[in-house]
Amino acid sequence: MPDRFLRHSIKTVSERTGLSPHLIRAWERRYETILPERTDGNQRLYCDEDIERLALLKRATESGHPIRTVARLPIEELRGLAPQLPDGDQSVIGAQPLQAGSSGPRSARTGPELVESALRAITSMDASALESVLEEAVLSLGQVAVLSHVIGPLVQRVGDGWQAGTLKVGHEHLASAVIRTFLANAARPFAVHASAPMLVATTPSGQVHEIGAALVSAAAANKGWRITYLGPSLPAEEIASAAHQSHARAVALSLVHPADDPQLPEELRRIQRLLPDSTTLIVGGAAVDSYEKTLQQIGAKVCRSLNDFSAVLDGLRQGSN
Amino acid sequence: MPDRFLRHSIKTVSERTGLSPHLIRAWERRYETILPERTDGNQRLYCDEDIERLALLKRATESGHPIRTVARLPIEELRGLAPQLPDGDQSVIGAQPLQAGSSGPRSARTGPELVESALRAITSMDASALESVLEEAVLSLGQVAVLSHVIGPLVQRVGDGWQAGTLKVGHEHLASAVIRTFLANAARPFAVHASAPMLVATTPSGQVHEIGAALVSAAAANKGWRITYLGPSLPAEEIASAAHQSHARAVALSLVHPADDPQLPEELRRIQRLLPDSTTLIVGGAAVDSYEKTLQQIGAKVCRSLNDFSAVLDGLRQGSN
DNA sequence: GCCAACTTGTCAATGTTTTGTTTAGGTCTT
DNA sequence: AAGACCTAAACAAAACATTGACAAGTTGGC
Repeated sequence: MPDRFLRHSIKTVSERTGLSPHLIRAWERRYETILPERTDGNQRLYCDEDIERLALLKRATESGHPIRTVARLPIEELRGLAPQLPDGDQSVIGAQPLQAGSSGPRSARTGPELVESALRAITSMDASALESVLEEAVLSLGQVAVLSHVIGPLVQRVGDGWQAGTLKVGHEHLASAVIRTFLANAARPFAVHASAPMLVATTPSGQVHEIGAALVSAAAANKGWRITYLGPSLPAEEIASAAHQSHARAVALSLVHPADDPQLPEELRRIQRLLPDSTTLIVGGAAVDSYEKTLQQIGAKVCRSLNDFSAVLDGLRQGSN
Repeated sequence: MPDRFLRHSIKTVSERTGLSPHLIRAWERRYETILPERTDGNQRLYCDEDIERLALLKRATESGHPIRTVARLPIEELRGLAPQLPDGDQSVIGAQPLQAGSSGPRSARTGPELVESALRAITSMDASALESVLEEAVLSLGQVAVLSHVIGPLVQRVGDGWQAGTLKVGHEHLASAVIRTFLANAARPFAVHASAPMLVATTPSGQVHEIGAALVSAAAANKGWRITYLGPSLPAEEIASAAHQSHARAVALSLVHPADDPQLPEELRRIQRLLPDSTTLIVGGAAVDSYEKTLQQIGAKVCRSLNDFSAVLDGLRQGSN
């Protein structure tokens, strides 16, 4: 839960952002990056927004922007900057040792390591450990890379483990609940312009797995879209009606399981038919190949990776902005 | 149940919280953390809430918050103090001010007013407006009261509207997604003692509505329980296995719909049979009356309100703490 | 190519603030 | 009268703040 009243010491900020206290102070001194409140005794007190700002600045500098050019940007612009991250090597750069202090032994871990940690948390039914891993992953890799390098593979592994019987249904449910909440938080729109394009994310009737739709929501939100997230298994009429009501520029569907639903092709056709012409239908997920012919017929944009999806979003945005 | 009238000496408080008497006095002197009553002879007398407050403060400082930043927070804030996601929290802050519309000194609204606002947000398919209303509700009523005065009635109204046809499935899905995330965040405990009792929350096979279980999770988390939240529709074996693995002191089930599942009584019996003796089965939700006989037979604790539920938790906690 | 000027992360020196603990001497309860 | 409690003052360790400096890297002009 957010807290408008709570203030943090510079140490906390350092741990949360991965920036050394020295550096935080240097940025303040040289660029007035942020001017935190002070205690009576002149010690700095940061609010939650300050922490986000510093985290964004860290990512911006890691992706090549010199600090002086971004230090004074308003927070919205910084958030817009973040998606431009090349999601290759921040992990290496992020591995800056913090001060020798005992509290921050965080040497940044790579995607696969984080996925393994997450799986261990899941098998031991430890929800808060799983949350911690995901949180760590955001700090290490950045908001965007986490989606494709940790969440994506993790969902895949959990699904595999479930089908192979190495994970029980309970483990899968626990993981789903935590990941879903994580993604929902990541997808929360930050003060966007009312002019930002709207994406409706859901899955069609019969498709019960919602994580794909949630993942896509988070990715789109990070690219500056507004999101209407509707959860899983919605009939064609409902999807179309929601798209109308929210003036959606695009509808994103996730198809995962089952991959052989005889009803689904007709349902997809109906969705496309009911959708306004100005609304683009985007479809992704592990099962898209099974319905490829239908998708081609109705002219839906098919995505086979989050990168595909990002590209499609960019295209739509350019198309009419 | 904590006794409203009993008063405790500083020594008792010290033993219960693990804080030294000296430190308790130092906090009082420096920050007016709490100002206990006094005897005629000027010795301190603490009530149960003071003890909870001090325990929460201890946890907060242990998890890294300097005492000066948390000492004056109201108790709801302290209970709601969660390890904040590096991204989720600030976005709420960013989204908060714009929705509130009138910029004037917002006078706190009552539960029913907030419910109506929330319903308007839902019918207009505006997820972020709904989030704002819930956020406002927390500030107006406090973390705990929100659950019974806003979320509960709201869920009821949405369910009614859905059955009456005034709300479409899409509206219901949207509301569920937002409320579920809100509750999941509310249920995030912070730096919990490993000794805190564990609650497993879920719904049995066939029961597809998970909001009740999420609601219960949030309520229990606010009373200091650790939570393992497993989402909806879990088979008896899985529930029992999760209870075992997490050493749960209680399992909470929510029954809402359907209210006439012929399989469910047997499923409930199996759950009770497979559960460790040390684990209590608690059942609540709109459909408990339909399964009352079975529930009575197996000796489950039946709750018809959140208050009931809180009382049951308190009883369990005392039982072995 | 090369040098000067600038950028940027890190450190060291030195003093202050915060915070949990301790000491000292008096008061209250039983 | 013993044990628990009170206030006030003092301590010491950890955490912070400020200033000034340095080294590695980059930029720009010649």
